[in-house]
Amino acid sequence: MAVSNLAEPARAPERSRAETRRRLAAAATGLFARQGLQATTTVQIARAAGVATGTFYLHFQDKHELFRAIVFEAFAGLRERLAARAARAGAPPLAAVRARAEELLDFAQENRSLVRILFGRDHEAAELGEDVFDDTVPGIEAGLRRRIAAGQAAALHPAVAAQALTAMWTRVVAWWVEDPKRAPRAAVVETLVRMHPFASAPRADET
Amino acid sequence: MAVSNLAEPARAPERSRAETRRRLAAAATGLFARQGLQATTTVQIARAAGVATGTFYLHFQDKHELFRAIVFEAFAGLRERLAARAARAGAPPLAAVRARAEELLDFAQENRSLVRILFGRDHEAAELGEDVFDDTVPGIEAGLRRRIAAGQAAALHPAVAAQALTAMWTRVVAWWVEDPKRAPRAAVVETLVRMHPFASAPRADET
Amino acid sequence: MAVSNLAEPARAPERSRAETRRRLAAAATGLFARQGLQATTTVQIARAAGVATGTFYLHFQDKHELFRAIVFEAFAGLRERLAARAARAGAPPLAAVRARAEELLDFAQENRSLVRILFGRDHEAAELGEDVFDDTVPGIEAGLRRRIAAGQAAALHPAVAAQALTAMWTRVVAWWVEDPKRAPRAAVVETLVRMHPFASAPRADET
Amino acid sequence: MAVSNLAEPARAPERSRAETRRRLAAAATGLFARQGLQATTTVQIARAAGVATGTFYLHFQDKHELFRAIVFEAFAGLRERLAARAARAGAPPLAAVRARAEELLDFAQENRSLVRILFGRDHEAAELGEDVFDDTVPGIEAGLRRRIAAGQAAALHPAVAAQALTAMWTRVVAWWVEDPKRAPRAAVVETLVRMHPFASAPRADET
DNA sequence: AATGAATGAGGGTTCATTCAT
DNA sequence: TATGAATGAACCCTCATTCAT
Repeated sequence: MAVSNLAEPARAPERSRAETRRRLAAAATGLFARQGLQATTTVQIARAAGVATGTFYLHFQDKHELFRAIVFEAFAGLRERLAARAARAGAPPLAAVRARAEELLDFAQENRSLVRILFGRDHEAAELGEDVFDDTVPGIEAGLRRRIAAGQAAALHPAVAAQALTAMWTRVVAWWVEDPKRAPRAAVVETLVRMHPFASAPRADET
Repeated sequence: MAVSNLAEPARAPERSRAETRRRLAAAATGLFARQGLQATTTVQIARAAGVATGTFYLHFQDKHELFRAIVFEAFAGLRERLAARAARAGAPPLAAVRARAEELLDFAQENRSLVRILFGRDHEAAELGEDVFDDTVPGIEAGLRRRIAAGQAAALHPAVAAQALTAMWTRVVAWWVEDPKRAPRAAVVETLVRMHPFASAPRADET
Repeated sequence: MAVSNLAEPARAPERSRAETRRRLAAAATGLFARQGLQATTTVQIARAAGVATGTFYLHFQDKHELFRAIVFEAFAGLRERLAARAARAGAPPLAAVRARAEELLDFAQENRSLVRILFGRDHEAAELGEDVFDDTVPGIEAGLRRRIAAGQAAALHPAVAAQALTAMWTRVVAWWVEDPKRAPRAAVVETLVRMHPFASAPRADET
Repeated sequence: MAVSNLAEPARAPERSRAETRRRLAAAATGLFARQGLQATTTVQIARAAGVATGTFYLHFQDKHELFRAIVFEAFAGLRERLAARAARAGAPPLAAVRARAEELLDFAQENRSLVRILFGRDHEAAELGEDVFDDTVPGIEAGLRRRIAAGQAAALHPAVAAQALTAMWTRVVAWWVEDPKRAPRAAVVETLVRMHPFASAPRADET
C-alpha cells in the first residue's frame, strides 16, 4: 500500500542493507521525476543517496532495473488504491468513475514525483503502466459492450475508446499536478467524469 | 505543404546546400522515428544522409536543432492541413470535428515516421512536441470556452478539457498508425468524434 | 603428500581456522583452473568456500598469495612424488626417466585442476609457476651436464636442453590431461622417454 | 613480409589514418610484450601512441582485436620466413630443421617484443599460434610416420611428439632471446637440432 | 574469527563536436 | 562547402579491499 515501500521485511543484520536500498530508491525517484530516466546517471543517484558509486550496483543491476522497480511498485499501489476507493463508492457506474478520479488526484498530490515518472511523456514507464488501468479499461470495454448492445454508446470502438480514456486521464493528471493552480481540483474531477463515455449519450441533433 | 520539405525553392548556386540539408532532415526523420532522439547519433544521421560527419554541423547547430526543425515543420504542415479541411467541411461543429479527424488520419498514414516522433511515447522527443502543440491547445480551449458559454458542454473546465482532448487524439493516432489493423479507420474516426465534448450531452439519468 | 593439504594437523582450538583455510584453497584451485587467476574474484572464492567475503582476508593477504600458496604446495608435492618414484626405479637412467614420466601422468590424472594451473597456457598464472619450476631446472641441468661430460648427449647445451625438456614435458602433460583420449597413456610415456636426450644417440647418417 | 605492417595501401586522404593505426599497433606491441595483454589498458596504448583515448576505438574494436591483429600478422610473417629459409636449405631433413632454427633465431633477435608476445606464457596468443608450426608439425608428423613405417623412430606418438616439439622450440627461443648471453647462439641451434626426432635414432643399449 | 555492506579507484567504451585539409 | 580523423569528457560497471558489528 505504501508506495515507497521497495523493501523487504529485513532482519536485524539486514536493516542497513534495506535502508540503503530505500535511500537509493528515494533519491532516484526524485531524479527520475526531474530529469527523466535517460538523463539520470547512476553516479547522481548514488551521490543523492549519500553512498558510493559502487554501492548502487550492490542493490540494483542497473538504473533501468531500479526504474522498473519504482514504477512497478508505484503502479501496484495506485491500482490498489483505485480499486479500493471504487469499491467503497458502490454500484452506479458514474459513482465509481468519480471515485477513481478523486483517488487518482489524491495519489497525484501525495506523489508528485511518481506521477511525473508514471505519466510523463518520455519514459519507458508507459510500457509498465499499460496494464494499470487494466482494471479500468476492460471494465470500460465491458461496459461499452453492454451499452452498445443496449443501443447506447454505439459507434464507440472499445479498444480505441480505451486508448483515448487512459490518455485523457493520465495526461490531465500529469498536467494538473504540475501546477494545481491551473484548475480547481473539483473542476478536474468533474471534467474527467463528464468526458467519460459512461457519462454521455449521443446527441440526436448532430451529424 | 509537403511536410518533409524543410527547404525553400533554392536558387541555382544554393541547390546543393539546400539539397544536403533536406537529405539530412529526411535521414534524421527516419532514425528519430525508429530509435528516438537520444539513441540517434549525429554520425548515424550523416551516414544515412550520405554525407561526411562534419557536414552535419554546417547545416544544424546540433542534433536537437535538427529535431526541432523537423517537429516545427511537421506541425506547421499538419495545422495547415487540419485548418483547410475543417474549413471545407463547413459550419456544423461536429462536421468540422469529423473533418479534422479524417485529415489527422490521412496525415498519419502518409507520415508514419513523423507521427511516431510527434506523438510517440517513449521519445524524449515528446517534450519538444509538447511545446509546439501548446500553440494548438489554446485554440481548442477557446472553442470549448465559447461552447461552454453557450451552455453546451457545460461543467467542462476549458483548460482541462483541452488537455484531455489533445491527449486523446494524439494517443489514439499514435496507437493506431503503429498497426492500423488494430481498428477499422472509420471506427477510429467515429470514436474520436463521439468522444468529443461537442458530440455529447450530459445524461440525466446518472449521478 | 596429499597435494590439496595446505594445512597442518591442527590442534583442536585451531581446527576451525585451518579448515576454513583449506576450504578457501580448495575452492580457489577449482576456480583458478577453470577461469584463470585474473578472472577469478575474491568474492567468488569466498562464496565457493562458503564463507563471507571478509573472511578471505583473514587467511590470505590477497588473491596472489593464495595462488602462490597453491602453486608452491603443489610443486612440493609433485617433486617429492617424482623423486620417490625415480628412486624406486633404480639405476639405469632411462628407467628413472620413465618412472618420472609415469609419476607425472599419475599426478596429472589425480590433480587435473592443479595441472591446468601449473602448466596451463593462457593463465597469467604460469608466471608464478615458472618461478617455482626454476628450482627444478638446475637439477635437470646438472644431470645433463654430467651426461655430456661423460660423452653422452654430446653437443647439447645443458641450459638450453633443460629449458627444452621442461617445456616439452609440461606442455605434453597439460595437453594430454585436457583430454586423455588424445593419445594412449602409454604412448605419451613412451614419447616423452624416447625424446629425452638420454634416450638417443646422434645419427651418423645425417647432416 | 614486414612484420609490423598492419596497414593497407593507403590513398592520400587515408595516409593519416593508416599512420595512426600503425602507431597504435607499435605502441601496443611494446606494452603487450612488457606487461601482457591483460595488464595493458587501452588508455596506456593510446597514450603511448600519442593519441586520445577515443582514437583507439576508431581503429580497433577493443584491445583483444588489436592483440589478435598483431599476433596474426606476426605469425604470418614468421611462417613465411621459416618456409622460405627451409626451402633454400634443400632436401636433407636435418638441413631444413637447422635452417628453420636459424631463421627462428634471426626472427627472434629482430623482434624481441613479438617473441615475448607470441611465445610468452600467459597470453592468448598461443591459440592463434597453434598453427604456425603447422608447416613444421605436420611435416614432422609425416616424417615420423615415414620413420615409423621404416621401423625407425618407432614408439613416438605423432601428436604427442608434435606438442613436445613446438613447446621445446618456442620455449627455448623465448628463454634465449630474453637474454642471449644465456647461451651461444650456435649452441641453441645445435641443441634444437639434436633434440629433434629426425636427428636421433633409438639407442639399442637402453631400456 | 567471521560477517557482509560499503567503498572508490580505475577500466572499457561512446559520441557530440572540432578542425586541418 | 565538404571531409573525416581526432578529441576527450563523461558514462557504466567491476572488484580488491576495508571495517563496524
